[in-house]
Amino acid sequence: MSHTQTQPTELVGRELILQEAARLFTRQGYNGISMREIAEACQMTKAALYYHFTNKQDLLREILKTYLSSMQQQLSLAKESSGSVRQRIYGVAHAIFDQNPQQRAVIHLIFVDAPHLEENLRGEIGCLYHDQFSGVLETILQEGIDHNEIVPVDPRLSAQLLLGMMYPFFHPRRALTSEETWTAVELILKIFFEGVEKR
Amino acid sequence: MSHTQTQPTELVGRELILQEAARLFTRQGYNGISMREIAEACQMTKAALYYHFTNKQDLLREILKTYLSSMQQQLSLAKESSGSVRQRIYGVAHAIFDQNPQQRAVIHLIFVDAPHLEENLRGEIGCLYHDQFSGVLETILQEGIDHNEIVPVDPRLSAQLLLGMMYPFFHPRRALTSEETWTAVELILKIFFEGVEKR
DNA sequence: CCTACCGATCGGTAGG
DNA sequence: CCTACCGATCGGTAGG
Repeated sequence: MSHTQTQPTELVGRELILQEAARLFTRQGYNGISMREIAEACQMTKAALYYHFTNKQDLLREILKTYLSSMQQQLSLAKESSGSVRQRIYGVAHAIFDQNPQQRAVIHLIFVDAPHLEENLRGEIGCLYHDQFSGVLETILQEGIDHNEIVPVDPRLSAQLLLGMMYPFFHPRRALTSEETWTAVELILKIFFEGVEKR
Repeated sequence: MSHTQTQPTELVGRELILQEAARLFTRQGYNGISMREIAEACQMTKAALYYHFTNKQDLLREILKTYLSSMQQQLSLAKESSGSVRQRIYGVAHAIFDQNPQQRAVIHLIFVDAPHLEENLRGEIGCLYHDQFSGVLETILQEGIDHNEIVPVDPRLSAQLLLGMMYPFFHPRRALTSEETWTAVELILKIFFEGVEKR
């Protein structure tokens, strides 16, 4: 019997390291996890980690780049879809929150740990984050302004605020049910588009 | 000539440690800063730190407790003031953003570093944060619902979302001007109360 | 508050 | 020459 379909738990080598390191970094922070702990989680030696990755920062970089690259594909689908701005932003929310919480938590790493990295890597991640993630949101919002669907706000700033409301739900610590998560997402989009004030 | 008014740069002992540790923790993260680095910033030995604080976690705890205690006083003034919900929430925003960026950054520590602390301390900080900070916002929002000023939303969740929008502006890295900060705060409150959708 | 240290662990690398 | 690691240890630093 041959298993042609690899289960997530059956990952080996480089892919296993990326998965386990992402899991540990999101739980304890980049500086709160040692290469030894990552190696133990992978049931490898520390040296095996350094065979696959130059150093600890390189490991984090690859986690973030891999994630952002896959997110861009999902987000682009939402961006190119037909429908109102609100519907397309809803598509973006689906691209983010249909992922399992562990994948989604990688965004949290970008918010929390990237700022503490050395200048070069921080800049590199910042560019990727904008090009492949927040920039997609900004483009949709700009189109909404151009088509007179939303009021003329700064797209960059308002994209940042929209993502800011989602930020707490990127962290996997307080494991919410799917229902709780979507209740929150619905309220986020309601507030972003309508606000809470009685009219 | 006697200087009865102490400048912030003239702090000594415990107060100096609290200030320098807060500054370093907010820049590099709790796990990214060593006790040795804090000692050097204070021009003390490491042992002097352990004279004033039990250990590294205790030092962080005292930073957060001191901050939350002073914030509660400010926030309570906003809560008890007369005016609409929107005006009182505006007062809360003033209490937060009239502080200098370094003080404000302590909230960032609560968001980013408290989750990685051990269970006991995390719970203690979480309770203080809710009692003295987010809970004040929730109360104001609940009153707004009771007085039919805003639509019936979950006060806890919506307070979290409002603070989520402010979150990026708690971090002192990208030092914004006061004007940029208030442009952002105005947009945050506009979105929270009115949304961005054309009507 | 300092000098003088500790057990252990850090990120990273050697030859095979 | 390669990929995919191993056991052991490097020079320094962590919190206490």
